Amino acid sequence: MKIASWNVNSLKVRLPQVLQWLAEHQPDVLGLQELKIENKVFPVDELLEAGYHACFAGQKTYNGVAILSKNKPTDVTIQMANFPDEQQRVISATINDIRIVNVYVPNGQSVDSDKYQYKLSWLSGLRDYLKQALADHPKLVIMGDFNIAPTDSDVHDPKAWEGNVLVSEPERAAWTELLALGLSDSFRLFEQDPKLYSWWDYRNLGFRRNHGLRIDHLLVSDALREKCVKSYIDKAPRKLERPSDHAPVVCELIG
DNA sequence: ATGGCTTCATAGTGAAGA
Repeated sequence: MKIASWNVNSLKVRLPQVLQWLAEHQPDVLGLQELKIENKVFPVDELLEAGYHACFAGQKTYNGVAILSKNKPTDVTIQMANFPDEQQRVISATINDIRIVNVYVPNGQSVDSDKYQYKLSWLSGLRDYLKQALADHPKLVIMGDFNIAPTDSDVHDPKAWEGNVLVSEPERAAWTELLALGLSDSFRLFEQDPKLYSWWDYRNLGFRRNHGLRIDHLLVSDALREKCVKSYIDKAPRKLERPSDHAPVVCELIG
């Protein structure tokens, strides 16, 4: 089972690339973040044509998440019941007997902003949400744009980023709390080359210089850890004309 | 190097992303 996550930074703009990627890689599940579209214009028909069901929680201008899957999703829920939020950042569904949680964690803007406090509260809500979800569904994958680079090896220039939003100690502590629920960063279950990232700034030749961060993740529950056989980042779409600033991240499960 | 790009928004002197 191939499971992937991709922050597309506008599904309206990126739909052709998403369809192309689905055709090439044939994932069983693809979680999308930053749709930036309302539900009424979600491209249901184009995706069905491509062989994918979709469940989604969009909104105007910002945010928005979706789960695409070859098999029909069941028990779809949007939002976190324990954390009321006007922003559409969470969607969960069961596919092939695995609970999929897809999130777009708040960016936080800067450590001294209100948005940073919202991010930390949100992550606390996510921890509680996942604790319950894991109790209900031992076989669980949580994926998405976490907007956290877990360690300095996930940062192109740790010195320059030190203390900054996306790498700050409280954010990393929140990340560690998520793992403590019984989740593993699938990427780090395997030997990986150094300097692999999932996001690069549009500005200042960020991608060409590999000035990136690894902030998009797929976490597998303890019950699935032994079944995870591969985890990687596909940089190819980042090289296309008019790319998202994020690359898709992928993990593969057997059985 | 506090900008550099891209998106959606509106028509800003923009806001937000990461």
